[in-house]
Amino acid sequence: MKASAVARRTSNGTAGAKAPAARRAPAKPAPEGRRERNKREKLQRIVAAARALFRAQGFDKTTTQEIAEAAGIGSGTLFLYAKSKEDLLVLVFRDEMSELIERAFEEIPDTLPLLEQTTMLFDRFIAYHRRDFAIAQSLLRELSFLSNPARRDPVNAIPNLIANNLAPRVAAAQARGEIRRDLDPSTAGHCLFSVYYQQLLIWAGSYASYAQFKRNLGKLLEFVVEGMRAR
Amino acid sequence: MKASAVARRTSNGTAGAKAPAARRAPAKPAPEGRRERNKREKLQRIVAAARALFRAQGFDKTTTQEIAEAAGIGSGTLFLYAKSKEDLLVLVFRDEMSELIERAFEEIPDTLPLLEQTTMLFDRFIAYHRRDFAIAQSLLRELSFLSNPARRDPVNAIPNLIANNLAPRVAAAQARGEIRRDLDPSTAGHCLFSVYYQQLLIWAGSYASYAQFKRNLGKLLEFVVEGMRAR
DNA sequence: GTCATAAAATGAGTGCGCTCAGTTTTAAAA
DNA sequence: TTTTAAAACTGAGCGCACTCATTTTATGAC
Repeated sequence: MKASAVARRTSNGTAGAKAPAARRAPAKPAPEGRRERNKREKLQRIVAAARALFRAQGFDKTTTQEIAEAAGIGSGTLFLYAKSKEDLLVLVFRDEMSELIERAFEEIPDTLPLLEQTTMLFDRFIAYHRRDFAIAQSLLRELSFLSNPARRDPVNAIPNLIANNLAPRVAAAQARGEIRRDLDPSTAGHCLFSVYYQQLLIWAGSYASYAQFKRNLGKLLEFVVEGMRAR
Repeated sequence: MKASAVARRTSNGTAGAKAPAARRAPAKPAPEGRRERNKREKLQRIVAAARALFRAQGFDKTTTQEIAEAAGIGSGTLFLYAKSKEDLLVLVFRDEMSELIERAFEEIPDTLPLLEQTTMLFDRFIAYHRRDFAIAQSLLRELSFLSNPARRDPVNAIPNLIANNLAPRVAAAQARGEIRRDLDPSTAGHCLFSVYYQQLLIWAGSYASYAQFKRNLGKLLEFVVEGMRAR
């Protein structure tokens, strides 16, 4: 994660040249000293502890002290691994969600009609969030709007991951003549995602009924895809 | 606001009947005792103080103590008028935004092509947020996702206000044959708004460039309206 | 006016997220 | 091994949002 080998090109060019460095660490395959391992293990314990506590008693009611204690570290150490409590939440659930997204895209065949694909896809995400609604609320709050610029990259990754994975599906639908061809697939992907995400936010934020949410989303998607249809 | 007259039906039915009460307050047009006036004035001072401070030094850097002091009240009194600091933010800017929305809809003629109308509309909102970007960030965060159920009503009112005002514009466009008629105007309104709002969130949340944001939004809207076009 | 009661205001206190000056641990140099 | 330097860790302490037992103020009855 630290990108310890920034540039491994043979042409050792302009960058501040440390000639002897090249001799010192030439053939070390996987050093992983005590430092590295401790850090890795500590991070694992932190994530595990935070996940368990967030799941058990919710985000708000869990204190950072509790998490630190459960992970067996000092209360201040926690903030060396996550810049804030919210960061920790994202840290805990990002991998889980990325995996969910990737698996969903793998399992849904891109030969289905586009509307069916998107419906199946979003249904899976919704089911995931519904399994732990309280966490989903906290999580979506952080995912949808982060004040800290440092946090934006990993986080916007999730919306982008979905939207970008949608693009080739749109392209495929265009190729088989289902969708208008004068349409940028990436834009279309973002559009579909926007509609889903906005409804999701409304649902999670306003305690709207699940049935209503599904109905609204269904109508919106149907309409958008219909608008994209080749004629 | 307090709904002091819960049920004024002539049939004084099951509810705990207070017969003499009917005689006491029969013909009082606008009493407004000292209590009422004090409360009203205090609320005004709070809102004014909070607005000034938020504008001057931002949401995060303004403490509730400062606001209370500037409004000439005790620090605890503030929380009798707003349940939280975030609530206060919404309280301060909701009216301003509602007015902005209403004026925009008044001034944009509904005879223009739908795409032009929506573009003009969203441009105004964007200009408003851009005038005070830091406030917009805090505000959107609260508007887009509120954990407190008690807050949802006044807040969802803003997205709903926009989406609902869009619906008749869509209907008019249908009437003049610009937009497909097999399309629920309300759904279409929500769809247009979703696209705008999602892009706005991405912009405000991720510090994306303004130009990029405008371009993306423009493309998305163009595409969505094109999808709605009657053929 | 006095009294009784309910509404409103108050600010010291509480809890929690986060910081940072000081300490400990690891790794490399001598 | 000892020395040195840097990286990692720690927890007392700070600032701030929010609470609540107590006090102040307004209102109607007499």
